[in-house]
Amino acid sequence: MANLKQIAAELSLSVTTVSRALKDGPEVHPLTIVRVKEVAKRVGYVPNHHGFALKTGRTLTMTAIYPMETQDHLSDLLKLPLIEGMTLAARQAGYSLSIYSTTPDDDPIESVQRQLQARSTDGLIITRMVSSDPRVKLLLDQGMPFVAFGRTDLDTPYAYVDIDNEQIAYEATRRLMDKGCRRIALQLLVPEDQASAMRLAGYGRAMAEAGIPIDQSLIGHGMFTMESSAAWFDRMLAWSDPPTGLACANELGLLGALHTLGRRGLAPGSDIHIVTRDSTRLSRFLPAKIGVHFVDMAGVGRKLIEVLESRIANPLGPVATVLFKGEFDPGE
Amino acid sequence: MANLKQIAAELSLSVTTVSRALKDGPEVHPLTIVRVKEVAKRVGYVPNHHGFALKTGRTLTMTAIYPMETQDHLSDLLKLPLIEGMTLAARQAGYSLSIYSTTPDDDPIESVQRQLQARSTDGLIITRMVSSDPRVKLLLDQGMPFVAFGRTDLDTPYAYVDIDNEQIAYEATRRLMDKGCRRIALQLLVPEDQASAMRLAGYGRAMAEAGIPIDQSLIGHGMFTMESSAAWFDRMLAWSDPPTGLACANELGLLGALHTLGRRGLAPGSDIHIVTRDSTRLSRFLPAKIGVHFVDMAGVGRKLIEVLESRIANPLGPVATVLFKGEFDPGE
DNA sequence: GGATGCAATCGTAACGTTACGATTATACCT
DNA sequence: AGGTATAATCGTAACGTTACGATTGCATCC
Repeated sequence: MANLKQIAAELSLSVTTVSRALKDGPEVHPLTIVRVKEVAKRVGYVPNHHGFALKTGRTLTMTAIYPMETQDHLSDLLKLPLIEGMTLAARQAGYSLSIYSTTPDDDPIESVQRQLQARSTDGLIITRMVSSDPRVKLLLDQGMPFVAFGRTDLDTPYAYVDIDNEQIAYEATRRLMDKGCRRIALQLLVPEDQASAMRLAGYGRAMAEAGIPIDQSLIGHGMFTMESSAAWFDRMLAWSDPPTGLACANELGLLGALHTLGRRGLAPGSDIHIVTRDSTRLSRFLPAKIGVHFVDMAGVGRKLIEVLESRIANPLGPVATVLFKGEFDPGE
Repeated sequence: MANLKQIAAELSLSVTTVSRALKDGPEVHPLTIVRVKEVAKRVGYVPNHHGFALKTGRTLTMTAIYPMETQDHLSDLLKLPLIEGMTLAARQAGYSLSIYSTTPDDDPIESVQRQLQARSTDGLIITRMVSSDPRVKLLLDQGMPFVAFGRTDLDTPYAYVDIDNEQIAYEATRRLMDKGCRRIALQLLVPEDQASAMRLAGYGRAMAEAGIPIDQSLIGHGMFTMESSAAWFDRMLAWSDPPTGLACANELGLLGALHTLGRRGLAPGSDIHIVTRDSTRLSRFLPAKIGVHFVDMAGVGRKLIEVLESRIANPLGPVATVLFKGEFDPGE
């Protein structure tokens, strides 16, 4: 494989000069730069990443830590737009992105520390924030550049990108009310989850405005999979006073609910109304009348990279905080 | 960050001995091994990957080259089980997996060569084989360990893992015939694609056995997205002699077709019958009667890593060739 | 008791890169 | 002519690791 030494030998130059020439060093003669680049191109030189990283300490790698929610990983399907967005943006910024998946029983703090120890990354993306997330303080203390996908309750400023879950859940609930629903079911992930907490807050705000008391039995937790969504919804439909509106957590929650409706010979749009979040446009293709809140996860991914890039470039600079809105499509 | 030198200093040993002790070198005193490991654990030593790679030339990285079929990357959603399977298996084998995505207008040969040049990978996984794929010869010539997901027509033996697309398409067509269908539509990707060619072959075999001549207008190409599937299916349903059976390429093709049926007030199971391939179990949750051929993509991913691992460990050893079957669920 | 074998450890070099200070050669000024 | 500034290039060291050969200390053998 071609390296600096070979190019230097061919041109009777020193390795130093070749190295500088390739990055347009101002101390190198313009003609020399041209000659070096010519040879480099001809022999197909690509800088050795490990040599560079060892010397400079810069790994040109970003690491995203994200949890696999379920055992069969299917729920992660819906995060692919996020991953795709991050991967592409990272490559464009000259970084490669490494995904560090954690299982539900992994200790989140420990996984972060493992990344910190290895120091084989220039910056970290942490996801699935909980309401009081100790990882933020840890990373701030260590001085590791990072960006959070989601917020936590901490007064110290730090960089984050988040989705306005409160507003989206508020609007979803309002839409269902507009259809005449008063008993509205809501799908959440886990109570500690900050996104779920915000969704619950938005739901509560809409209900309070309408003067409807909140029925805790209509709040479903652990809605990670199609199976859990289907079973939960089926149980509720057997009640004497079943919900007439449903706000799904995502496409999988929606598919589970539709499965239950189909088995019971029901369809959304008349007896029962459904709105869902979506980041794959998949729900728009289902043969059912549902309202869809589209969230641009690929955009979120790109933004995360952009913010992290500026953290790495300027660790002492001001921290960016970005909030993404949803885009509602009532579905006829 | 802790390194070998620090551990050596603390124990008044040489760096060499510490390095050997950590890998249980037989030349090191057992007691010394214990002491070294103790300190290593206490100071949180993790080997520096770049130093290791630079010295040994082993990067402990595998690279999967896979194409993004569409602009919005949604079709890749269905490959996530494959990626997940690869990622987890790679980590268990002590490798990290790097995904190198190519866009449709990237030259496949060039992307492979770029990987070869950089040499920052121990082995390559190439996907989406075409019938006569030049990449195989290139990699064989260069001596780069690799495994192909799919086959190509070459007499030289090489390692591959493939899905028995011929048999799956044959069975799918037979199932539709059992339901009474004679005009059976088939979704394919692109004609050069080896998987599509095999599917077409299996379809052709079933049709020939039943003595039904093949109507080329029932073969749909470019079925990457829900949109293209929906539009194609819609066009056919407007004919005077529309198809009565449909074999979908995957979940997205299925969703597109169901979308069209829904808009026309039709449902699969009576006028028209549908079977599909599925690797996410998503189609099983749709409120529609469809036959599903489940393909264990996560298993394929794990197998790819396993085969590649043995290629890397023993580049001159025998090449493994593995064929995965589908698992059919008639759906009532 | 001197040679031999073995167990345990050490020192040095190298992988490819960049940072730093030193070294030339040339042109300019007084 | 002698000194100085400037442009262009060079040599060396270092990042953390492993491979290789050399070295030490000690017990064993005839």
